[in-house]
Amino acid sequence: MGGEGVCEVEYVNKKAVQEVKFRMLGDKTFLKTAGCFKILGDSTRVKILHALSIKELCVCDLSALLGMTHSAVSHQLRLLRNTNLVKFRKEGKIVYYSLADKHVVKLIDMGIEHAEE
Amino acid sequence: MGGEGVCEVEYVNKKAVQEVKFRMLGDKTFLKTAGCFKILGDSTRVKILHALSIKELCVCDLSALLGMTHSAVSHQLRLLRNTNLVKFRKEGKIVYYSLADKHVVKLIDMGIEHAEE
DNA sequence: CACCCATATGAATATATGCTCATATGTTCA
DNA sequence: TGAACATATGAGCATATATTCATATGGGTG
Repeated sequence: MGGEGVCEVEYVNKKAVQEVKFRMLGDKTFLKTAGCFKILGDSTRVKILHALSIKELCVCDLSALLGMTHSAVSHQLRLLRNTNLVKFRKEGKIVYYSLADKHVVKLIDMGIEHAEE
Repeated sequence: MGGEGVCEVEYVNKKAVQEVKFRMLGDKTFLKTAGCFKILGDSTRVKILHALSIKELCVCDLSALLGMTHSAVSHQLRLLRNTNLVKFRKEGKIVYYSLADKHVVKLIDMGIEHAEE
């Protein structure tokens, strides 16, 4: 089976493939990049990030804004925290979330732009 | 149940929520934006798009480059076609794919940049 | 302390998604 | 026409993911 049945005998433009392979980035880079986009690939999370780009908000605010349960919002916020997209500060029992990084806004804005064209 | 159990009695910073709600974009926009990111949220697809940003390639080239079956690659290409991220031209039985839109490259590059920081 | 409330989280479930396998389509060439 | 091959696609399966439900944590207040 040579190379796990992948394009052994069939047509391949070897030169082109080699050139591209040479200029490809590492697997890890693609994984991290895709991971980053995966986070943005859910409308709930995009909404949350967009909202937080306007104003710092607490979980209850967000759940009121989005019409979702606290739990659902909290789960998504955990994801956004774990990926360092949002930060938070506590004021008594209230937890205020805000963007960790304005960089993400640019990414989202580009996504919006692309989606709306 | 009033408002489906979402932040009815509990704490909400009404003013902040109203202000943000006023400035939020429409649901459709968020769905489309997230949909766009969802496509980029898979490392196989990011690899394909990155490869095609270097050089036009056929299915077999791509499957050789990525070490994946033709079928897997073809399925992903269909997705990328349906979302207008790639275009193709036929040369006999060979189908050459290329980017439909250089815009996407900028998005991916930003993602890479963000992922690698 | 006892209770309320804002938030967090684990388990469960329903749905989405990526790949494989089998098969179909369409082109080239003998 | 028939064989070979590049690509496409449907079904099935395994895994990932978003939400719900139940429950935990922890601060505020009586």
